[in-house]
Amino acid sequence: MAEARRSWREVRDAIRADILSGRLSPGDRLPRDEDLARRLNCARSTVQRAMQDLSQAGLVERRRRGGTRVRPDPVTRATFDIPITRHEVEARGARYGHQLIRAAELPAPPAVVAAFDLHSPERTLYVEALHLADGRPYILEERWIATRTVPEIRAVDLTRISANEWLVLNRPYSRCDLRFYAIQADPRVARLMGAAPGAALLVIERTTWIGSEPITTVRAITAPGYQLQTRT
Amino acid sequence: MAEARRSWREVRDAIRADILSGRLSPGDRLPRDEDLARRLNCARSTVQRAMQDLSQAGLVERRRRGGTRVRPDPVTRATFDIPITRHEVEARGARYGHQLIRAAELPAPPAVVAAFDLHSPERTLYVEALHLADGRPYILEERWIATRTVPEIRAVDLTRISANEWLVLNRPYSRCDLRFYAIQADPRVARLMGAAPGAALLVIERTTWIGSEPITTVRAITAPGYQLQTRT
DNA sequence: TAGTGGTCTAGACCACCGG
DNA sequence: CGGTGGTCTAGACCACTAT
Repeated sequence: MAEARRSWREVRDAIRADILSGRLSPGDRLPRDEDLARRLNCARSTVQRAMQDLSQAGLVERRRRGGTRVRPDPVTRATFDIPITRHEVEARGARYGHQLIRAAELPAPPAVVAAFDLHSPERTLYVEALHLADGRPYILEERWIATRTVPEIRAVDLTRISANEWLVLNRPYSRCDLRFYAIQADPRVARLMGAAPGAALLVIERTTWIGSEPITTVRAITAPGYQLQTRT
Repeated sequence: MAEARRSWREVRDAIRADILSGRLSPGDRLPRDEDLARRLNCARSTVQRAMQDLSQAGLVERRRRGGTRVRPDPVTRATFDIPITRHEVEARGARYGHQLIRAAELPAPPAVVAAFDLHSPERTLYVEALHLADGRPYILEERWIATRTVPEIRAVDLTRISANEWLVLNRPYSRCDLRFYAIQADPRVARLMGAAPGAALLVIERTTWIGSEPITTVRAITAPGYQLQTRT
């Protein structure tokens, strides 16, 4: 009786099922790809493809010579897409708008120098802007742009296009660090966001580089009730 | 003059550079894999491997018959690992501890029924627990566990092992939804967390399923100053 | 240094979907 | 329907690292 050939998804699901069911425990070693391939009646590259998926999902760890093991410290791995704010607002069916609050060339404050992984200060364009959804505050962003890396930004009319959109469309990055945390609205932020003073607001901080050159770091303060969700 | 063979990373980087530099714009169509392979002097499967990477990163979209296009709505894609809380605390060099505050079998409240995508109510074990780092509050979790899916949980001594750790180690999931948002500490939470009333706290909500069966939904309220960062 | 996973190839066939 | 990406194979060689 010949067994059916397996697709890489079937192979992945079979191995995943072994892990999910507890037949394999964290730290356990799996058979070599070649043995799995023979046992499952497929090519080794099919096993390899399945393992690539499991490895990226954080379920297994693979090492040359060391073999494949069930990841000993299971983690929940989540992926988020953060779109251009205008797209995000429009995807909600709302009308997008934005206001430039301030734009000024300033030396980078110490926190920004640190975010950029620099030692010496850096010339930056500081931009403060408010994104609106149906006329209501949606995100308040405080942004520092490294003018040495992005000199053209000085010629951009930031009342017409947000720095967020211009940068994403014109200055792709090779590295991006993100962090999320919560702050209380101080009186000024509360006024700008139309929130109660002291309201809890989710902050999304993002710093981008191209190669080793810093592009921008931004502190996006979201409106009350804002939620970030994994993409479905 | 023979050109060097390209590895899939080189192919990926070459295409990415075309996108990052603006030589290719959002929406633009790329040559077919076969043409790229000939042009770059590699096998089609090498181009395929490179495209797989670019596609997962959200840089390009690929469709059979439709070809490969630069993604028209660029997004920032971020991946987070959320470890078992004990591991997270210990990785910071702190001593881990936890306190079981409450455990009770309750019918699922409407919000939980909704989170589980159910229509009928569900028997749940409600667990409230505090994770500690060096004796200080770190995360307060409010958790509902679907006892129909995980009946064994009733026999677990939740003062010895946290429900968080027991579930992650014993009940792997096939689907996980996450959301992040900010709340203000109400008086009770403030007291438990040792925070000022009204303090802004980051909340991580997580719901997991195995197949279509709900496992657990948890509201993890983090201590003041907690930050979530992309893995490096 | 030997054993394991990682990559690459050439070729074949399949699955999807746009015109 | 035809053109594109997706998958699978068998085999070769390479790169890393546990022992």
